[in-house]
Amino acid sequence: MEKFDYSTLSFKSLKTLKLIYEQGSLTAAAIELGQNQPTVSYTLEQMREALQDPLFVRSGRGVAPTSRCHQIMPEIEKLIRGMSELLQPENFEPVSARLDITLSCNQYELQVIVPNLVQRISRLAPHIRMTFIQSHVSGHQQLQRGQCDFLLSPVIHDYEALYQRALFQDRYVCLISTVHPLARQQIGRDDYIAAKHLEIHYEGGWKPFYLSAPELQGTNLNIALRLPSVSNFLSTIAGTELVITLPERLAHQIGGAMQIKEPPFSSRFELCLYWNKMTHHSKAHQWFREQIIEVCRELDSPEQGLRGK
Amino acid sequence: MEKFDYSTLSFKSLKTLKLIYEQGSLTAAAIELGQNQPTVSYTLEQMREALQDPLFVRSGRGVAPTSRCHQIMPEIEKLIRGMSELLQPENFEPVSARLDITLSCNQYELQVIVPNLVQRISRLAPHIRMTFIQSHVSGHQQLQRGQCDFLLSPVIHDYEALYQRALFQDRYVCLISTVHPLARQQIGRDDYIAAKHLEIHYEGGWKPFYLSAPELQGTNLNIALRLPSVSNFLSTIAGTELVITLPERLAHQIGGAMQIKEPPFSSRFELCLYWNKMTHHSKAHQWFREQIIEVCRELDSPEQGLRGK
DNA sequence: GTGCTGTAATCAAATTTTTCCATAATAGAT
DNA sequence: ATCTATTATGGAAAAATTTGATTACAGCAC
Repeated sequence: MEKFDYSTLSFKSLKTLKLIYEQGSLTAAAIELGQNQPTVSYTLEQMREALQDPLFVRSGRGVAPTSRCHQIMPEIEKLIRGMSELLQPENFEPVSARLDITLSCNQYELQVIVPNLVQRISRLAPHIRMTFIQSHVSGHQQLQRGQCDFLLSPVIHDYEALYQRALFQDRYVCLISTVHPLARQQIGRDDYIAAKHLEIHYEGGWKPFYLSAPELQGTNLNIALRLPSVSNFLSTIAGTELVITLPERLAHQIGGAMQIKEPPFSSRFELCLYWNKMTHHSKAHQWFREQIIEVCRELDSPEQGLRGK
Repeated sequence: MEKFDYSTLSFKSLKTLKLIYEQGSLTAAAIELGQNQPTVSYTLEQMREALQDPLFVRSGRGVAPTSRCHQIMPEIEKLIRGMSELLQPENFEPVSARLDITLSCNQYELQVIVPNLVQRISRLAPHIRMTFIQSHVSGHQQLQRGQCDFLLSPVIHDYEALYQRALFQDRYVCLISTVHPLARQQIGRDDYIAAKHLEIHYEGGWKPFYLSAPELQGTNLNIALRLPSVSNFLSTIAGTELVITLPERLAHQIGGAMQIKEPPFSSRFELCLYWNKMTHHSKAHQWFREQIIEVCRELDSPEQGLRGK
């Protein structure tokens, strides 16, 4: 006598059993199922073997459930309901959804995108817990390893395993003190090269895009100061004659009273949202992606955001 | 795009999914299942179709679950557990079991068996609720229709659809007042026929067995009084000269001070327990049948019963 | 980059399971 | 006792699962 394994049983068997129970007849159950009677008989035979009980016995015109059958029928119905629910398309309600989402990005995105994003999410989906980690230079790795759900980055990650969506463009500008000699004139290439610069040097040795602008090739900038991040740099360099080259949106946010000037080169770049296969089909993540996109759209037309209030 | 029906899915699919999840690899899952890798791949493909999600994506050496997969895995585990429990052999613990059992019988059994049975069951299985109904003459019908779980009856029900078990034998005796003229002598056939009788007439026109004793054929008993039941008959007939013919065990129980005399015929009969296919395999009912048998055994040797206390 | 390695996906063939049709057995009902 | 409605059984047909061989793919080492 071989030991019975639940694996061989299917939900169809359970459904059949339930129908026999409800109809009190194999024939009726067969019609209901669109099968013919021997098929139902065969299925019942399997279940009898599995459960070691006749389950139904002939009685009048039809069959009557045994004591065991009565006993297990609630459990069977529970299993059937469970399976139907499993097949329900994932439903996601922002207001009630509880889940964790991890985003990887760097200083720029933390400064430019994240504040608005956090505002928006905690308003629309208060039970989503967000975690932000630093990308440094390995954002794509983090994403591929599942260490984060999303990556916000201007770097082009052209792995085909990754999905991406452009969010907005930005470009580098120069930020100088209003009392700087260059403050009243256009900055030419020679002015720029001659000036003293503040350079933000990132972990992992990443170099800002503007350094690869064709106009600057073959030159050596006069770096007077290096800082590891833009945070709090204003007070650090107040009154100095340093030139800081940084993305325009960042300049607007943290430039304070300093003057924004056109640099002697053009270096546009695009900020992208990246995600991977693991979250691609998830309704929750789909919604979250839309929120990021919407937040970025509002950056370009801020008044739009208030309408939704 | 056809709508998906849970019926096509089996528990094996769920088990496979769970194993892939645990192992992070189709190959490993296949080995665990004793199948080969394309089989697992095929099963996964089915589930992907059903759940409309990749469930697992290639990642490093193996696969990583998607967000949806993480989400549904607890539910899948619940379903697997539910199914395993369903296949567990029915377990029955008298002390904790809650169930209803209906027994059909008549006055005789209510008087002779039921008191001890109720005592025993409420001691061993306090949560079994017993219901007693009257058999009248249709006990076998009640049983076949599932109106009761057990029938206690001396009548031979030789339907092959019914199971039966002999419990004990009994025979008819005469009960007379101690001051009756016959009280000091053996009752002969002529004495019996000449005497005035109390007859219990049952519903449905059922006639007691002793009336079909060969010794009484062709005779007419002198019936002086008919009662519909033996209950309380003692006070009714106190001091009269009536002869009452009734089963010995009943006579002992309700005869009070009256005298038990050998009748001028022999009429043994057997009391049986009957049940049907519906309850035959049920552990609870099996146990209950044993209790009935035990109670009846103790009727013949009452001191045995006390030892168990 | 290029090849190497371990893994998942795909394909056609073999196998097993399920379904079907016809028919026998069975239990109530007339 | 016969009739009728129903379940069980047996063999053939259909469908599904499983297999082995192969291809495609992603990560890793060089």
